[in-house]
Amino acid sequence: MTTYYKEFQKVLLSVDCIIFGFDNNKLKILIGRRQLDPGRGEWSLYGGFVRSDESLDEAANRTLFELTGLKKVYMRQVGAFGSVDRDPGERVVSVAYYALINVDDYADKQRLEHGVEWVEVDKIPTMYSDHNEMVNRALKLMREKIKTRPISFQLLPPLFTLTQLQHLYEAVIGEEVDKRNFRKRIKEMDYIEKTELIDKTHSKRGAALYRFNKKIFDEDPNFKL
Amino acid sequence: MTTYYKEFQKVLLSVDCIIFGFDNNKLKILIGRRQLDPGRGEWSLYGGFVRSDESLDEAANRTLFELTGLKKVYMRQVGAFGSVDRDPGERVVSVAYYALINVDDYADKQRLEHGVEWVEVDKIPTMYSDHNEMVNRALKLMREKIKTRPISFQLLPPLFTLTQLQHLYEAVIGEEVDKRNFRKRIKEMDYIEKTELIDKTHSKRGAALYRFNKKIFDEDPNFKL
DNA sequence: CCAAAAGTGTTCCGTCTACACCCATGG
DNA sequence: CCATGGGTGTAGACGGAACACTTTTGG
Repeated sequence: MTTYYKEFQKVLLSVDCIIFGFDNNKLKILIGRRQLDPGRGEWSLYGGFVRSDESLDEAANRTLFELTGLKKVYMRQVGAFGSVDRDPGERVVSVAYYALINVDDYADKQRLEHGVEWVEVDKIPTMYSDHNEMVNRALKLMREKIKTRPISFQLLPPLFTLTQLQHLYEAVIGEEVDKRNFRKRIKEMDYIEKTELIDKTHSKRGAALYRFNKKIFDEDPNFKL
Repeated sequence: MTTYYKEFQKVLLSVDCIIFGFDNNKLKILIGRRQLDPGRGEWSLYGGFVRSDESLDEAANRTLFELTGLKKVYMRQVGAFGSVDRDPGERVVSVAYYALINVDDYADKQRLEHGVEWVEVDKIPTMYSDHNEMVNRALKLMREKIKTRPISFQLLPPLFTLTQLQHLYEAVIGEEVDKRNFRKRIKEMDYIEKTELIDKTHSKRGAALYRFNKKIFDEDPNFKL
């Protein structure tokens, strides 16, 4: 290998994942107890080191896959965190990513094997190093994004009711919204398709199930909640 | 030094600066010809390596200072760029930052010594590696931010006319706006203070000079253009 | 005296918000 | 039969967009 820059010092690079899920009408993230020193036992995001043969995005996707077994998940970079002393061991710069998953896709069995838990975003404990800051930044970005991009659907099953969608939206932005106004806006988005199917698990009357039609969305990608 | 993570490979870390300026009613950035291999001679952002004793933010500020001699400049992280092959030499991950400076603060003499030029954002040539992508991301972030945060003033002299402010805003968002509507909105922001001073350099009649009063803004930080 | 930029209000229209009642069904 | 969640429309308020003329003065 050519070494043009040999006089400069290298650093360890890691990725940390803020994995969002929507469960029980609450927005939650996956956190666990850190398994290695330094900081063993502290609450922590799930992360890993970047390998020399993968990009940052690939490292984040691989890390998420190792934890959840899921691929092709919606992930976005939050940013790089690089205080000199952010890791008590040695210099480690970390790039945070947030991911949106449907909690149904992540079996409890596998979750428990990795010792991670779903925790409501407004009940997050103090975590290792700068992980709380990472979560705050991720939340801020995601809350912005959900208003103008159709990412809600990443947190829901393929078929969902409008009530579910509304509760999700309320959980993310942290305030209640008017049901009629909400549904009026949904009705204008042709890519949120009503199906013939009825969900009867949450009410006696039953609620229509909807799906997000990406093809229709891509023809005219406008979204505004 | 303790070495908890010794089995993992380290990478070189750099920062690259997208330095915005407002000149001649155009939004521009500072770019130059890359001075070292690989890629010597290609158009490039100004950057540098992160030292072991400084955070990413510090590295970005130092890099900007080396180029411009300016401190306490408004800078924000754009994100980390880490394709495996983004640098043809060896693995280098770079964190991009954008900065907003007042072009008057950067003497042409110093600029020429560093061999960098102001180039309009819609006339940017193909640059080294992923630098065009960095600029695009920075532009997108900055265009969003300028609508809701009082950052325009970072690109202007301490005293400015409303016409200047409007032209700046138009240059950033890339479209013209109505003068009366614009000034109506400005009038509602008490922290954009009219001074007694008159600028006569751009018109015979003369235009009132305004200043941004940060103290007043901080009391009620609301901004909307 | 005129060219060139500064400065100033009103009307209209579309969008957002507030708000209350009937429906279907399982238990 | 009633409790529970699903589903629907309208009116009024508000904010954003369109729009044209007068003022000042250096050259």
